[in-house]
Amino acid sequence: MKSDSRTESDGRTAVLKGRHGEQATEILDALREDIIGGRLPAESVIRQQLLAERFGVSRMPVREALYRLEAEGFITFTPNKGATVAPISAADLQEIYEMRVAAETLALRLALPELTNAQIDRAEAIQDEMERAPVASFGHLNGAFHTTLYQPCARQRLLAHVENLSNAADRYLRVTVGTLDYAEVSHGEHRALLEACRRRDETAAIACLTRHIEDAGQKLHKRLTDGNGS
Amino acid sequence: MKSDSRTESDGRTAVLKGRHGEQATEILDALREDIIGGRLPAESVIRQQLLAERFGVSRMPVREALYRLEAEGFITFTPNKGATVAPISAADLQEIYEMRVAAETLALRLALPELTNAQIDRAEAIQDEMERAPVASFGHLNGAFHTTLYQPCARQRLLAHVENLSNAADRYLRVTVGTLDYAEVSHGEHRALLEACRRRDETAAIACLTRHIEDAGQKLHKRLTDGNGS
DNA sequence: ATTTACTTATTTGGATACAATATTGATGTT
DNA sequence: AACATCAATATTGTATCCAAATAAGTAAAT
Repeated sequence: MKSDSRTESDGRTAVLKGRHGEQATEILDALREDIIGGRLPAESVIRQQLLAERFGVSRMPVREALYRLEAEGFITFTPNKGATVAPISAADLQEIYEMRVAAETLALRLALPELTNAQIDRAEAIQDEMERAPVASFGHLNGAFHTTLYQPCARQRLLAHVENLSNAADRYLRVTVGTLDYAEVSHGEHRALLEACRRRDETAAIACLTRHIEDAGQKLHKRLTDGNGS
Repeated sequence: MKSDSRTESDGRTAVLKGRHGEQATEILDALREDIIGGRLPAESVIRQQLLAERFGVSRMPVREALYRLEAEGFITFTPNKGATVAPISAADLQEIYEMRVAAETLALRLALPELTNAQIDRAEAIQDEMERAPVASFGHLNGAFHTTLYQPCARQRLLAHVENLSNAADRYLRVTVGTLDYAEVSHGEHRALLEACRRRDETAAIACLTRHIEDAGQKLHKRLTDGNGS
């Protein structure tokens, strides 16, 4: 292999050398994952030089990634002081879930008439896997489940918005340690949602989804305010 | 004033020299206005060097502005080819207005319990001005009217999202020439909305707002598909 | 010893320089 | 004349360099 794509030394110091025009995107994804995964904690300051060294590039693509991260709401820039990871709060969590209800019920409502049985089957397959798979992969599979149901609405903006909210929410998922019992309840709600979709029962499906999202939001909210009072 | 802020030569070649850390923001705002105002038409390609010269800066702050514009959905990057102004379409317009209904009814519902009479008065004052002022300033005043009603919800993410959708919609407002008759209808709907807010009648207010937004969306949609079939 | 002014160092923001990719134009071949 | 190949050009993406601003550290004064 000659000057190829990734990974060198210890695995943390990944020298990505994606050819011209991809570095920033990879850095963006990596940083987003770091923030969602909690490896970059809330409020922590971001040093461009450090990131540049970590990725084996100059500060320029790092800055490009940071600008985009800011637009996604994961970091905040303060002029001449640099970027810090966006804080988390119970109020922010609540807001995210309020917006999720609005956005995702809209997506589902628009998707439902276009939804095929094959697509519902695919969502159910994901649900099956989710109930077997380890809790660690819950976040990812959960996202895939919902996305499968929303895709048929064929609304680019809306789907991007839903995904962004999902990413924002995932930060809080990792904060709360015990995802276990939450997943238990979630499974039942997912099954009920699938059932309503099969019947093409818009009212029931949307009621289901609303309750599901609100439930998740309230559980997270309780977990967040119980653990440590901020 | 010494070595100050803006404008040189013919007015188009603004040499903005905001000190350290503000250029990108000003360029961002200027470009957004250019796109919304139609001076940068849909699909047109963006040349970084030209913009840099126009603003009297290097390509670097221009790129920063472009990254943010992309996140706002106004331009699209193609690797190694550059940025183009996002296309407009009837489908996109429809999507924007679907999302507006979802987001703005949520904002209004959350704002209503916190809304003071003073704030309603302020909104009404804006409405008064809107009915007197020239049509050119309709877009701006209309935005201010709605924002005044939504602000009390105190949700940063949601308000930013609403504003972003409003900006996206404004592109289509300028495309359609005759904003006149649309404004006529809008005035009545605004009055009705204010009335419902004064009574703190959530159901009525939300129904009002929904109808108002959907009306506007449908009017624009018709205008867009009538004028020239794309 | 604490506080304030000043100096030094770190870090961001921007300009310039360079490399990689894409586009265009010219040239030659069929 | 149409098409392919290759050189020249333009444009983006990245690196390096410089300036402005903030932060840290040091010395002087009370």
